[in-house]
Amino acid sequence: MTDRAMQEPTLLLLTALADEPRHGYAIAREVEAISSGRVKLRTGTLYGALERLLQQGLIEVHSEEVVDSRLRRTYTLTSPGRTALAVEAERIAATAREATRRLGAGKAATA
Amino acid sequence: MTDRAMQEPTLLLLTALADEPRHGYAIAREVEAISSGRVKLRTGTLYGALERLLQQGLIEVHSEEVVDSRLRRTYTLTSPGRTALAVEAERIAATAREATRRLGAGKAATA
DNA sequence: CACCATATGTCATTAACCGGCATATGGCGG
DNA sequence: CCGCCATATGCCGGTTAATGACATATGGTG
Repeated sequence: MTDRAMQEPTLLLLTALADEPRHGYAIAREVEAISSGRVKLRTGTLYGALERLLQQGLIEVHSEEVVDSRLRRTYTLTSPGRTALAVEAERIAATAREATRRLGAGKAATA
Repeated sequence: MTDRAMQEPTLLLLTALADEPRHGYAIAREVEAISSGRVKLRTGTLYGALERLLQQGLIEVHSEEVVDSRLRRTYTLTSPGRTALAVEAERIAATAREATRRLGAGKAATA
């Protein structure tokens, strides 16, 4: 199945694109900022994920400009990508709520 | 690295153990219930994850009883397991909040 | 008597992430 | 002037977790 639950790096990548289009390297820095330095996207993960998300239609190339004779490809969320991120965010938020609830409601004072 | 972010099946498994000890099969049913039928833990995932979590010290064997000449091993969260689940829940909740915030704050009305 | 729920387990495959390497430019410090 | 770092994109081998299928065993139900 391809609808295996999204992992943190992918989720953060999409989140980094949620407010405005960004190019690969900028995404990596943004992800690091969002996660307070916790998650540093490796280039292998980054460009691999971009490739995958393009094929899944969750992101698309926003623009390609040449800066200092270097290509800079900018990506943006597609409509389905926006929806997918919203769904995924709600899904994990619900799981987090349930986990927190059970931790509080259960045999909390045991250990 | 072993501190790769927890995936959904693992997270749900720990959540299923958060309120009270359960044995493997009961965990699988509980996970399905928690996720509203969305996630059905395969036995490969289930027992593989239990093995891994035992080694990581996040869960431990609570009791081993023989019911109908069949072994029933019950697992429970350890103190570190409880902490890890709480940390992970807070972490993904924060990511979900940020994703939702950006989706709302960004170029929302574009597409 | 066959099938299903209960219950635990193994194993090959797949997919995502990791870590390292490669390549290229422009700026800054030694 | 030369090396290192930030910027920027990309490939590839290896690890790990989840998947799907198979195996085994019992008790209850149609």
